[in-house]
Amino acid sequence: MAEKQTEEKKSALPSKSNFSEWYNELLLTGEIMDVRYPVKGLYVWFPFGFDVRKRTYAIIRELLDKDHQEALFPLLIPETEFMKEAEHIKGFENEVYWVTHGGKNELDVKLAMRPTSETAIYPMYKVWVRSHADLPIRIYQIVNTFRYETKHTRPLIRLREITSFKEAHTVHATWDEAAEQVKEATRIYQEFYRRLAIPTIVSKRPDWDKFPGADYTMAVDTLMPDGKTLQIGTAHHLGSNFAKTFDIKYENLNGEQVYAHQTCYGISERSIAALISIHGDDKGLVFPPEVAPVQVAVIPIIFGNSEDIIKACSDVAEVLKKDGIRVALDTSDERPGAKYYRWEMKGVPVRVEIGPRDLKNNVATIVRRDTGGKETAPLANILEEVRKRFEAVHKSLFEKASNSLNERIINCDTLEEVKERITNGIARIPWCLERECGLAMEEAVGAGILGVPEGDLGSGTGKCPVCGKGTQNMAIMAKTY
RNA sequence: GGGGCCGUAGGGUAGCCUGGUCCAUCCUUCAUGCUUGGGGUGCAUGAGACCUGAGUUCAAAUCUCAGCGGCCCCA
Repeated sequence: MAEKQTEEKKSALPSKSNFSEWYNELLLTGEIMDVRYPVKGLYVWFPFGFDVRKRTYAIIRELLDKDHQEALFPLLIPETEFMKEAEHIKGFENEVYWVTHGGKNELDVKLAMRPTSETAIYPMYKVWVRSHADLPIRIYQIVNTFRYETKHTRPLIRLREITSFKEAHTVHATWDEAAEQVKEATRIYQEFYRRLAIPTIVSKRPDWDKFPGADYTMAVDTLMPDGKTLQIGTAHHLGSNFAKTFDIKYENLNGEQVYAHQTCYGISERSIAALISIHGDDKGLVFPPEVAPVQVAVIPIIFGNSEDIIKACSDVAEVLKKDGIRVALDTSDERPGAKYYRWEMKGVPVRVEIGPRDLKNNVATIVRRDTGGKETAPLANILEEVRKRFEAVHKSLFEKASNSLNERIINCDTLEEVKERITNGIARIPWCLERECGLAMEEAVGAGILGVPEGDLGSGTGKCPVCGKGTQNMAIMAKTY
C-alpha cells in the first residue's frame, strides 16, 4: 500500500515525453496559470506565474529602454480606423472581437478590440510625425490583445486574450533605416532569449506567411520538446504601406512632404511557454536564476531540537538576501524529502541544505536543480558559491537546450525524407525561393516552411526538390504551433 | 475546415453499458492534533464533487437533446 502511494505521488506530473499532458499539468501544479477559467482561450495568471512574467518582461524592458520609449494606447479601435488598411483587415477579419453596444444602445461606430495595435497607434503617429527631426520614433507597449481563435487554444501559446503582448512600433525616414531597425529588433530578441537560456533560429518568412500589410516578416522560432516549432518573436518591415493609408508624412530637408517608413515587432507570453517547456523536466519547472521567483531554497535538516541548525540556515539566508538574492528559508515541519520535491517543482535553481553533519564541518550542501548534483561548500563563502552556481546553471541550461535544438535539425534532400523525419524536429532542405515550389513543398510534406534562416543554417548547395534548379538557399520546414 | 472521445470534491479517479443497491469509491489535497525529520513519515479526526439547462421516468451521476468547456486525430 505504501509503495502504491509512492507510485501515485511520483506520477503526479506526467512524464515530459508526454508533452501535452505534462505541459497542462505543470502549469497548474507549478502555479503558473490556472487553466480552469470558464471561457475558452482565457486563462488566469497565478501570483507565482505572474512573478515569472514580471521578471521576464523586465528583461525585455531593460533591452528596449536603451532607445525605445514605453507608452500605452487604447484597447478599442473604431471600425473606421480599423478598416483602413485592406490587406491588414483581411488578415484579421475572422478573428476580431467587436464591441457593438454601450449599455443597451447600439454604437454608431463599432469598436474593435485590438488584435494588434497598428490601427490604434498610426492615427496618432500621423499627428505626431511632422518633420524629419521627429524621426526615428521608437515606441513600445505591453498590453493584452484579443483574437477569436477557432483552432485549438492552448495556455500561453494560442490564446483568445494574449495578456502580454509586447509590441514595438517604429517610424523612420527611409526604407533602409527601417530595414536596419528590423535587424536590430531580431538582435534584441535573440539577446532576450539568450538571457532566458533559450536557443533561437531567425528566418525570413515566406511571402505567403508574412504579416498582413508588411513588406516582409522576420521571425524568431524555437523548437519545443514534442518536435514542433514555436514562433516566439516577429519583426515586420511595413515599408510605407501603413504610412500611405494613415497619411504619416514628414517634411524632409528639401521641404517636401514624404511618406515615412515603419516597422513593428512583437513578443508575447509564448516566451514564457518556451521558457517552461524547454527547461522543465519530469520533476517540474526549471528556471534560469535571473527569472526564478525563488533563486535559493534553504532547507534545515533538523533532528529533534536543533536551534543551531535553524540559526545557521537563517544566517545563510540573510547573507544571500543582503546581496539581493531571492531566498526561501523553509522551516515548515515537513520532512526534507517533501521539501525537496516542492521546491524542485517550483524550479528553484539552487538548494542549500544544512544539517548536523554539515554544521560540524562548517559547510553546506548545495544542490543544482538542473543537474541534481550535490556538492559541499564552506559556509564562509556561501555567497560566492551560490553565485557561481547561478552562472553554471544558466550556462548549462543554454548549452543543453542548444544541443537539443541542433540535434533535431535534420538535413534532407527529398520531400519524402522531410515528411518522414519532420515529426522529430526541423527539416533543412534546399529551396529555390520560388513561391510555387515553396507551396508545393508545404503541400507535399504537410508542414510549413519557416523560411530561410540567417547564417550558415540558411546557406548551402543543393537542388530545389520541386523544380530541380540548383540553389544556395536552405529552407527549414517544421510542424508548427 | 472534417472526424472522434470526454466532463463526478482543489487534482487524479470508480460507478454510467444494464436507471433504484450512491445522503456516490479510492488516492491525493486541505484543516486540527500527536508523531516524524539527510529524497514524498505514520496515525487519528474532520472538510470537500455528479458542468449548465431542458426532456424521458414512479425514480437520473447513469438514458435523450441543446449549450458551455476540455482533449485527440486528419486536412
